[in-house]
Amino acid sequence: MKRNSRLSLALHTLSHMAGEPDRMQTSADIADHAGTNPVVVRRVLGKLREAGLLTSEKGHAGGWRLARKPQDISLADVYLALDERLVASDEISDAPACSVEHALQKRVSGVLEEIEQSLVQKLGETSISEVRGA
Amino acid sequence: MKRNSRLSLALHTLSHMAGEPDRMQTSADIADHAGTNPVVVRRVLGKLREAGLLTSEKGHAGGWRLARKPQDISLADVYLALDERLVASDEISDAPACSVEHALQKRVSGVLEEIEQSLVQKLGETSISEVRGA
DNA sequence: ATACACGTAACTTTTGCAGTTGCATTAGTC
DNA sequence: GACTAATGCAACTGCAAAAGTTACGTGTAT
Ligand code: FES
Ligand code: FES
Repeated sequence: MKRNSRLSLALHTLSHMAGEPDRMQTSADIADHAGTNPVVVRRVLGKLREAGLLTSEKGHAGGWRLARKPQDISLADVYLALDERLVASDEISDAPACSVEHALQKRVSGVLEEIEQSLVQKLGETSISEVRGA
Repeated sequence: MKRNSRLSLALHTLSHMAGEPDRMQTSADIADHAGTNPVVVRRVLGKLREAGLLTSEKGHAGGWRLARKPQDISLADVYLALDERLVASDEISDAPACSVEHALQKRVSGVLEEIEQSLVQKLGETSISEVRGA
């Protein structure tokens, strides 16, 4: 796979599921279709389950299914579920050292934080069902 | 060093220089202060020189100096000089494959591109001299 | 001539992440 | 109850990008 792999995988898979919401899919199916490994799929989809976007069932005839209607799942939901933080720098626990350095970090972090918010908002404007057609 | 190291290093160094714009600093001085290696410093500052933010001089008594007044160097200038692209996904040359996948990529890339623009704009609102005091 | 500093290429080390393997657990099917 | 098929999870391997390092050539002031 490549860059932004987790988000890509998640969105791709959800798009599929949005097509046939009632079909149960196994991680092996998904991995095969996405050209990756079942365990990787479970890792990523596991996060989506924690966020309440998917449900999984163990055992024979188990697998994965959407937990909500496709139109009720936004791109922001997916993004946040993966806690990727494409933008924000994750709280560098660096020695505060000098005040100049500190002010600088704070300023940049502030801007990044605003941008992150703005990104989430924009992503929230599209649901995974909308993307299929567009 | 840590994450976002190039940008951090660049901003930190420029902040210093904004304090005493006329003092010539060697890459060894800077590396020492920033806790890194002279070659790394030259690599990063080299990009800033290409962008016209700094000048360097070889030989005895050589080193680095600001090419403009501190108040004429914005955070965006630094960010762009390093062509880091914190946000935008660099044109994945993936097999277009299915139309759903393609539409998805396009949608996400579009949002990311907007966000990137917005980031640059926000960074453009602050100069490196402003940060020192704030 | 010498010492000092940049410029650059090549190499090594570190690090994060995808990929893999293995096994315990759970749930249908016979 | 035995068997099969699926998730859940932990540990390990492999790889690629970035930092760090070493080495050497070039230019410049003394
Ligand atoms: S550590 Fe304070 S400015 Fe460099
Ligand atoms: S490749 Fe999966 S949706 Fe087209």
